[in-house]
Amino acid sequence: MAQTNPPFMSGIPELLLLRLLGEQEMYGYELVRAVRRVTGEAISLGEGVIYPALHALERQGALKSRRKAVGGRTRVYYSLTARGRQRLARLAGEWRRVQSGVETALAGDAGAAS
Amino acid sequence: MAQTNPPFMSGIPELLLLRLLGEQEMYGYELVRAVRRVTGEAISLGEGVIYPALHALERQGALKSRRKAVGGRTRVYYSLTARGRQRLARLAGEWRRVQSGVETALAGDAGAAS
DNA sequence: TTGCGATACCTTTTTATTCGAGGTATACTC
DNA sequence: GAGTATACCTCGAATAAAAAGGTATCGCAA
Repeated sequence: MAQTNPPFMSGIPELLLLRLLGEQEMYGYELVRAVRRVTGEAISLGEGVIYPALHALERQGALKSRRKAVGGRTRVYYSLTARGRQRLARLAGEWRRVQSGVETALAGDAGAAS
Repeated sequence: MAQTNPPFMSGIPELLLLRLLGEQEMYGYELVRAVRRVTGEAISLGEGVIYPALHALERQGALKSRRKAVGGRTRVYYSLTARGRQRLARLAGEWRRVQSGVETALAGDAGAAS
């Protein structure tokens, strides 16, 4: 793994893609910019992350795609399936669990008794 | 990667270990339970994660260890070095950046203009 | 006195997945 | 006609989390 964002990124691309595509259909190149925008520039994912992730999610039935020609270029638009919606809900819940666990650990007194 | 907690765990073990050892020295087996406790049972790390992580951090100079015999058994106590303290500060900052980026993405209107 | 659960350490193998770098091609602007 | 932006894609490397399994000691109970 090379790093730009570094650690803490596992599962994040998938979560963000599902989140964005849950609102509206988008194409890969657009998602690269959208991720930056909706995370307040905190997270940036390259095409080498986005495209493979999109393909994997489609293979798993969480996304469906359709090609659309726009001004001579072809774009591949992705949108969530019902399965994808379930996956988003599950992942978001898991994120919240991990997030709150870490938050508790960072904030709290590490020596405090249970 | 097998999963118990599943995704979102990259970098978390290292962050939690540094956090805990920044408060007081502890030994591996103790850390397994301490992680569960300080995360409010949200996160559980097995020995197969803790020990290799401890060894790696020591190798990198973020931790130092000392053996201590306690009732016939030998425990290896770890504590933070100055280097480890820096690493904790940097990792905690990165965690906060990623965390807030995801938070913004999950909470906000994904379609909102910048 | 043996057997078992808890304590305490450790390593090896598997497997997912992020990331950078590179590759193709079209469109638009200068 | 050169360069930049758009748009798709793949490959290879590196990381590191997790499970499972291995050793040994201790204390307790049957």
